[in-house]
Amino acid sequence: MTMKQSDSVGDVGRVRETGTLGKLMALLDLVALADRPMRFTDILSLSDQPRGTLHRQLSHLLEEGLLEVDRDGRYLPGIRLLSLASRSWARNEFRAVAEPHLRLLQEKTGETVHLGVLRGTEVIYLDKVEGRQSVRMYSQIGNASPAYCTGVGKAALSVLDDPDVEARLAGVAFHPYTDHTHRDVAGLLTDIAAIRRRGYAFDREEHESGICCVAAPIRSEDGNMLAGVSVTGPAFRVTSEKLQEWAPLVRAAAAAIMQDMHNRLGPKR
Amino acid sequence: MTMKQSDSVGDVGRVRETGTLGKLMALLDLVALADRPMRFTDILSLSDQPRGTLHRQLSHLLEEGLLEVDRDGRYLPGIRLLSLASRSWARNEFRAVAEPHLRLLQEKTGETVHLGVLRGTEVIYLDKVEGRQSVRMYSQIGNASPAYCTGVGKAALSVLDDPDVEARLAGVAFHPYTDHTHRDVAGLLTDIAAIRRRGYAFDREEHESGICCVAAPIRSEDGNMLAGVSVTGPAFRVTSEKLQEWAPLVRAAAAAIMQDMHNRLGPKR
DNA sequence: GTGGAAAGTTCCATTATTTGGAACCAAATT
DNA sequence: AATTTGGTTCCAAATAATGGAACTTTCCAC
Repeated sequence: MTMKQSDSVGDVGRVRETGTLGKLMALLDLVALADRPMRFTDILSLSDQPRGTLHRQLSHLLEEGLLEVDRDGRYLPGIRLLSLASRSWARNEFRAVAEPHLRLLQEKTGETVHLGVLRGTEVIYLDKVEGRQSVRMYSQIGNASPAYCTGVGKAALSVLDDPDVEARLAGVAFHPYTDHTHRDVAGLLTDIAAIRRRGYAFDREEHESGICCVAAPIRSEDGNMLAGVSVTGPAFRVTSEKLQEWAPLVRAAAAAIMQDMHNRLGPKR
Repeated sequence: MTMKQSDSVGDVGRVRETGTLGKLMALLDLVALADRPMRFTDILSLSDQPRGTLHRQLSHLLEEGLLEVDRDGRYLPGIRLLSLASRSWARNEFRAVAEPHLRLLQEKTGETVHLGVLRGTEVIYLDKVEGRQSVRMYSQIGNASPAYCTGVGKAALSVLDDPDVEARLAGVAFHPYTDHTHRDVAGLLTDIAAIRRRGYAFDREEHESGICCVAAPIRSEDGNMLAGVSVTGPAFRVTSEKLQEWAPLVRAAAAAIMQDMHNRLGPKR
């Protein structure tokens, strides 16, 4: 409740003043988001901390179980994160409300359905419903992907107006995942204008080659949370026609989820 | 604040001195492990912090995304935990090595297979393989359950000797989940003695009525990590005979996982 | 509505914790 | 044996956390 509401005008550079915690979390991110386990020296070169300081910080994270070391002295994210997260997931009301709608959408389309929320410039996937559980289940949940090249992300961004989108994405590098990935904000904004008109977003192999999706935005009534639902599948199966055909279903699912949120949470006010 | 370092001769009670981080994590646990969202005052009465202090601590956790507040001012675990955890899970080598064996075991038995690691007095479930994905998938992963009343937990404990088990469980309350739940360490230890002889553990409705399982221990070569695999199902389907029949399969799976860990990680030494 | 209590937030001098340079230790390399 | 590299410990100085109290807002009873 410290938080002041969106008074978007100024407020450009975020101040991030969480003192000790902020530093430790930045370090945790550094280690957890790395592609592979890192040795002390690797971390030392990436974080610009003096050795003594870094060493103590790592020890604290270790002692709390947020990090672990393998026998080669490489640092890895710890399991305590898992158990904390499972609580976060289990108790997430939005996810619970959305779930039946995701299932329905999955049954109607036969393809994989995702629910994701926008956090800064990234989409965090909150849930996933697949038809046949061919391979890994959990994989995608909790995963963070860039907003500018995912259906859910672009749908969520489309709720904001252009200046807000620009402000939010300022400083984000547009990594060219595929040939179709937007290269800059300009391209993204024209795409988003179309998304606003239609009410749904397409991702035609922008994030991953061979993967397409159609997504619709969800916003909470207070406007604090932006999210999206999507139907995703391999390009050979999920043609442009299919995407078009599913678009209304995806919009309807998004609308139904919003409605349920309002009903469930609204009256309590 | 009391602040003595561990220079006491005995050094029995673990000292948990991670300074600022420790305090904040304790608070995060308090909120995340609660059954339901808590208001500021609820938390205030549970943590014995002064109001000003607590307020700032919560603000910091909020700002880092580790907590969130709903519009009623109630605190909930934040989604940032999810994204951190997904990395922790995806990069967990033990889980990756075990996975094919879990699948195999699932196919052979037709029931749900769990992989869990012992953390203190609790089992944290690292993975789960179900036959038909009837209901929720993710649910169990990351979940923490007491070691004394779960198959995986008892199997893992059976690797320790009695004094170690007693020391570890000292101060743990034996919550009577069902009529079959062990009431005290004594009962648990006789059970564990049998588990050691057999090489596998049973859980016959000790944690949850109507749920039975058979589990085998896994220990890493360095002995630092204790874990277990289990096959679980509803009592009406999973009879005592079935459990007996599956026991060797579960042991074999555990052995295979250990073997793979040694092969994969051993040589690097 | 009005008064009053409870809930939530901010302030700031005091106190505790973190910082970081440097010394130290241990293992691998020359 | 000498040197480099990787990791750990120490401690005075710098910084951040603390907590009592004052302050503001929200909620409730009347």
